[in-house]
Amino acid sequence: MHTAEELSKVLKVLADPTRLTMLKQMQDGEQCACSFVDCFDISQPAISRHLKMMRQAGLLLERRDKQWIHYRLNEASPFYSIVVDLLGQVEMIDASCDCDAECAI
Amino acid sequence: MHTAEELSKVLKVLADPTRLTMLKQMQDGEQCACSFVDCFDISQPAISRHLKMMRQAGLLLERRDKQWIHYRLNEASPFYSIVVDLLGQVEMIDASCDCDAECAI
DNA sequence: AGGTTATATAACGGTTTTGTTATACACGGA
DNA sequence: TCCGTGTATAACAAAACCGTTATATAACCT
Repeated sequence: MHTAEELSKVLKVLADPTRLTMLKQMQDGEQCACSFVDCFDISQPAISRHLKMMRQAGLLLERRDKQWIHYRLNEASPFYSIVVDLLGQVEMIDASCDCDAECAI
Repeated sequence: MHTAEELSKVLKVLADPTRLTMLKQMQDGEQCACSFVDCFDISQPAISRHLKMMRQAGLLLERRDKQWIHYRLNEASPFYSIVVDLLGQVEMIDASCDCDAECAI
């Protein structure tokens, strides 16, 4: 149970097609930040800021491996079930564009 | 099932504490616009624009009765179940401030 | 018709969002 | 230590958001 203020803050984070798609991809497992840079037609700094916003909202966890940073959904977030429910309503367009095997932007 | 673009547009409409609270109140039944003006510490034009935004997103239906306009949730909206689910996560703060019996701003 | 009430629209301003480019930081390898 | 790769931050600009006040429109009532 959340206040309207709390929920609206999280919804603001979710209310972006790029971020929704990123989250959807993370449902398939951990994603390297560089894979997002590959996937979307926006700059690397833009991707970085989308990730930061979701991290600050408590929706993501990160794991550093050498120079790569891998992001995943934070299942302990109080909003995790809401995120999962919403992502269940999202259809994926371009299926896969991960570069996890060999990260090289 | 919706595209990320479609869903993000609706989430943008939902991502506001005033609008979330208005929607929550409409779950209790039709609400006269003037009751919202009573409830919130924002101007009447601001209320009017919030309502317009939700109407344009297909989330609301309106019914005119004399000079009063009553708004209610649009159960036929493709996003209705999402709205209901989200509202289920919202706790109401100030219980009731309706003026439906005698509308007089 | 004229006045009152309810709602909507117009015009404006401050803040937030979201992209960009340029630059800094972190890490690994020759 | 220097260079390349991956990621983050800074500074900026355009657009959207959300409030305000002023004004218009719609409906009711005498």
